[in-house]
Amino acid sequence: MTRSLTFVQQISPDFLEKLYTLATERHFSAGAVLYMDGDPAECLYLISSGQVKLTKTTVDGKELTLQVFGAGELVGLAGLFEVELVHTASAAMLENGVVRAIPRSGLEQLLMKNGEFCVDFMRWMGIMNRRMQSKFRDLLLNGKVGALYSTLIRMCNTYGEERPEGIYINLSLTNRDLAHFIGLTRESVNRMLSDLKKQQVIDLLPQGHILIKNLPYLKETICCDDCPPEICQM
Amino acid sequence: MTRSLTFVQQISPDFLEKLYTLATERHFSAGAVLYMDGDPAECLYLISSGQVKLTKTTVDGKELTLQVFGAGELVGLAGLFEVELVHTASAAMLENGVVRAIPRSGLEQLLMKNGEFCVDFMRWMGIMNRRMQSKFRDLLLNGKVGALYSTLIRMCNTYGEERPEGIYINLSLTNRDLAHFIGLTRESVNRMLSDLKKQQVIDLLPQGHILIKNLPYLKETICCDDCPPEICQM
DNA sequence: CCTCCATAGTGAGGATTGTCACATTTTGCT
DNA sequence: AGCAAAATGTGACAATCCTCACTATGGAGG
Repeated sequence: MTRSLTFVQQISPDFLEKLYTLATERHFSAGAVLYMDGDPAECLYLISSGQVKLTKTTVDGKELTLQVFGAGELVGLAGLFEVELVHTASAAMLENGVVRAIPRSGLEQLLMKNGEFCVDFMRWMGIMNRRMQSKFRDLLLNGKVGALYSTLIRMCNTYGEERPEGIYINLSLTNRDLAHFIGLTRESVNRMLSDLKKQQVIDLLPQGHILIKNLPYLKETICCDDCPPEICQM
Repeated sequence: MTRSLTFVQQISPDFLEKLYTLATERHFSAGAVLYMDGDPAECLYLISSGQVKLTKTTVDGKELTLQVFGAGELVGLAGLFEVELVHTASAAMLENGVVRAIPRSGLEQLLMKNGEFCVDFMRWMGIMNRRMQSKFRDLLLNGKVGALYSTLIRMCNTYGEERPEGIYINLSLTNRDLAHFIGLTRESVNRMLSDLKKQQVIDLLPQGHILIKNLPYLKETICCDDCPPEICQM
């Protein structure tokens, strides 16, 4: 839908080229873990193909999915220019894919030597930050139903494909997966999705794909104030 | 308690000095609005004295408090190096105070001309981002009680003062204020605080000040995994 | 000192969401 | 195609949290 630019689309080709020279290409199979919460943050990962899920878990096993990144996105930037930096989330492949691993130290040197590259990087960090703030509000302030609706709206923008029947969310999601985006139970998600299906707002396609048939309905019920499209993303 | 460094403490004196030359000092009285959600993001504000509350509201009036910033903190960085950038939250003074307004364009030029300053800035942005991610998980995954406990723990680190009787949270908060940090109702906060007081975990002092007498209790009940102190902040 | 007003405190009842249990359907694999 | 595993769908009940209504308390100001 209003898909925003990926990381590689937002930075200059020059910078990208330099990044590639630092990178080593690595192949991962579905389920493989790029890093775990608490691991030293030595590498960043630029996704060439496949999808990467970023999660935070509590000690008692509850999981929160922060993001699912696709090709062209950068994953694993815990921070920059800090000593003894560790990851504060875990990242795993959702499907077989190829990523370029970039050592953080290399990126830092690149940024220090080429001040002009910092511009792109800081712009990108700012966007990510605003996205999270806006997600924050939506997930906390509109109750769980609002949280789900908001998530569906964002998914339209991030993973959506315009189709004659509606907006197809190009992400294979079980009810449980969706629940983890919001902090809901699988059963609650199931009931809410069933209701939406009954009301013809969405359609549930095989393989866990969702088709949004009535996006305005979702936006109206949560009083979506049409925030800028690069912000209203997963 | 484990208070982390403020923005001005994290950046080099050189950078700070240059920032000051760009800034114009402005006095605000309690309640004054620095900017509103949707306003063009032309200025950043470096707090000299007083406290600034950063909020996001929904169209139907519900409010979420993102942060309360004190002296030495930087407020209003919506993003950098973007055109037609607008604020995505509102900022208002909680008490009379002095801030230095820095034009965003000036900061951007400063960063472009002095690449070495970007390092400090990006480090700071990374820390802010990790903080929000961790808050995100705590507020969504542990239920509302866990959200409150987590908020109290973070407040100990950010606004806390060690005292013989416990940790004094140096922030004047009504029940409603506290509720807005979490997405709760005033009544629920009231009941939860009353319970904690009955259990001798906290003490409620006049003027909306809270004294934490049993921090380990709060940490244990939400299975706090002792994340790095610069992250476990408001 | 008294009044007013904002805040705190509390009960009752309803709405929402979670938990558990189980039947049904879909999916992945050989 | 057939089987096992995973995911979905659903009901009953419990727990949580919100809403509304009201009283009590504590400062600020006349």
